[in-house]
Amino acid sequence: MTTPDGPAGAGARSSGADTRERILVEASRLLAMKGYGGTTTRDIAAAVGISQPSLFFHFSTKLALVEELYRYDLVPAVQGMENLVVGAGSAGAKLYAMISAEITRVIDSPYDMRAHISLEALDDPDLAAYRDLLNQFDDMTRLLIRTGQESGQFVPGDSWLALQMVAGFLARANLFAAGDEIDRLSHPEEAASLILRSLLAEPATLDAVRREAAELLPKYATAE
Amino acid sequence: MTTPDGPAGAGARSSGADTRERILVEASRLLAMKGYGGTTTRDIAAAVGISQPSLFFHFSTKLALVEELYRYDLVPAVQGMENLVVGAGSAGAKLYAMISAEITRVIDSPYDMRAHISLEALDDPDLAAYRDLLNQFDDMTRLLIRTGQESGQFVPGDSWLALQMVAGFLARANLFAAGDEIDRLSHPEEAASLILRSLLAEPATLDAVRREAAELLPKYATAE
DNA sequence: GTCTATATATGGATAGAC
DNA sequence: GTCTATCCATATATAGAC
Repeated sequence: MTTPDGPAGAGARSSGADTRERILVEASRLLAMKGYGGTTTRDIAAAVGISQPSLFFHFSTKLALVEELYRYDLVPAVQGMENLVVGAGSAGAKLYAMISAEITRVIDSPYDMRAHISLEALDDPDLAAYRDLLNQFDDMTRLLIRTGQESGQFVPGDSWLALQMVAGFLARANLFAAGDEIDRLSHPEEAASLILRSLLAEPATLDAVRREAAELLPKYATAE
Repeated sequence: MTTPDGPAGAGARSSGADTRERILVEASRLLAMKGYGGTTTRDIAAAVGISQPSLFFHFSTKLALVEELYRYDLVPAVQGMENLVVGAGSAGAKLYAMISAEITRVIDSPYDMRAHISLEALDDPDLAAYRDLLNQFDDMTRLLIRTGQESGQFVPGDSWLALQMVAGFLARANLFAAGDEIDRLSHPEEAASLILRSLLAEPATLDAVRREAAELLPKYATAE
């Protein structure tokens, strides 16, 4: 169905429908690889196979393009996290559910979701809202960690350090999910277990945490 | 503070002597925050308090500037890691020593060492050597993980996932070390313990690992 | 060693034809 | 919806005075 038959003048209607989508896909790859400042609209257009000015038919500005990618990435994450935090369940199970859900989301995404990492574009005032979302996500993650520590489910320790481990891990998973290692991520459960093992005061409870998390998971997905 | 004893060459004026150093410091902060493409030579010059062309007296090109930062960051890391890998000791102790040494290095560095993260500039062919170093570091880390798993010291699992946890954690530690959270990193030992607890088959052996790591630590520092 | 002025390249975005 | 041609802002880097 993809008609790469090229510039058929005004005839490119059927293929034009998803040009916008292809722009987002290619832009996400390039942005993840080269950053916001390092990715030019010419690069994106070339990857899609259209001329550079044609981009501006689909997106008013370069920033509007990345804004859409940030939204796709961050809004469901924060929403899912909020649903999780306010509900019942142990901190460990919530953290487990969040991590496995996020890894799953990365795998399923058509985009290269490394927005978390390149905070570069988030400097722009127009994207302040997304920077806030990112901070909210980190804050809630840290809250979960602290709650688990205070309840005794987790070992005591610096919650900031633990947050960096969780957030760093998720960022790296994003980083390489689009590479040739996707298959390695086929097990979101293992990723969650890896982190939880580091935090749980009693590692033997991991299986119980996993079972509890399985029931919380739907709450996270409600976001989308 | 750092000792600006450097190569006080012929034309080194009192203030001029460390202008080069101040450029590196400010550039590292800006590059970490805004990326390579997002950081202009004007930004750097303004932060240092000199005119933009004056930068080119100290560094031939913008790329030469970041090359020096990459070298400062990566060469000692890879060298230390190599020293560690070829020597005696358990995989767990080696990993523990590496993590605590790297966290210490981040704290002590006058620069904002987030080079690991912004792979953006590493695309440039002129920096291919540093991309190689980065890959070597990751490869050796993964080797340590796999060795530990095969020896039974670590729980079995996907070594790629575990590598992402370690590397992601170190990257995030870099990311925020220059922020207002430096004090949180005053305990490289806790950082290493956090990761090791996730990997060790028998968490109770953590103290033994820590003691063994203390003896390996000098090997890592030999690099510098 | 640092400055001002400027050459030269490149990037985002617009105009208007088809 | 996509194209070509182009405007305009900004970026790296050089030239030459002080």
